[in-house]
Amino acid sequence: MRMTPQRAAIDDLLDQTDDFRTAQQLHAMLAESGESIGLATVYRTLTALAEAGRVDVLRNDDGEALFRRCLQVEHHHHLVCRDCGRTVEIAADVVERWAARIARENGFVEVDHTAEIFGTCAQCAGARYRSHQHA
Amino acid sequence: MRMTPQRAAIDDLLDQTDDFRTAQQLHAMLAESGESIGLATVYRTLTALAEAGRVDVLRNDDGEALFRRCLQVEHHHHLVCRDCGRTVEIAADVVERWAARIARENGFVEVDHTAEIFGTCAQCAGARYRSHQHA
DNA sequence: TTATCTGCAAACATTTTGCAGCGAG
DNA sequence: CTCGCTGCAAAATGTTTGCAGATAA
Repeated sequence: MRMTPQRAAIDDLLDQTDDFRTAQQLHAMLAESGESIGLATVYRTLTALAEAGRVDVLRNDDGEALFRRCLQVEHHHHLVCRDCGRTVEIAADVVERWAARIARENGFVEVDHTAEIFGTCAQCAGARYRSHQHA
Repeated sequence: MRMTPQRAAIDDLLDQTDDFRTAQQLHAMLAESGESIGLATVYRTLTALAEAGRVDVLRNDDGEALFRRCLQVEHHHHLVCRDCGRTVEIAADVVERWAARIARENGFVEVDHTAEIFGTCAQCAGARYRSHQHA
């Protein structure tokens, strides 16, 4: 993959962004910081990075793709805040073993699995509680 | 929800179908069996059934929604064959406890989680193996 | 009767692609 | 110099919606 200003900008942005973001959000963030990069380029770059295993991809309930710099190289799962997007990476041997066992018991091979937890983080829950008190 | 011929046809089809299918696949299946039902109606009905908890919904890697009659009322997960769609419902206390613990440890509330296993079932794997032998 | 459902077509949102020109190596 | 990358706009896909007419209750 050739290094271009666009690719560098996307890379930098991903470095600065801790949470899962859609391609469109990342594109808008680039625009705000003065980098005028085509949406198609953002998609192409993210797709390439995902294939190279350099970013994590997951889907929200609406079926939109969410991207984020992959911190851990090994397989892992996520705990994501629905409100602010804050994300915690989780290593879960329990889940790995469970998936492997279930697959084996049912005669499935070439197995893969997804396991993500969505919730409201303490900070967002607190903010909501406080705003109710004021109302 | 009013009972209509369309709704009945979709209900019947779901009863006969064990595997996860996209709305478009279900619509095509209805067309093949002579039921000419609008695609929009299929979507509207599936969405309503999903909201009522009468069907399970999950997303494939492309972000498409997959629907299937919900056999177990309680929360559960799925083991899905990538090739033929064959699906096994799985009760997984291990995963429930894992999700609850991780959320608690990180101060998250109102948590929800997804956990699905995708693989190739024994039958499809066997078919592929046999076809390789012939080639 | 009447509120709900249906079908159609148009609208939408996200993502992909064709193509001409630009630029990193 | 060359091949890959970019931007734009158009297309493809999956899904939703507006509306006028049909219909279950």
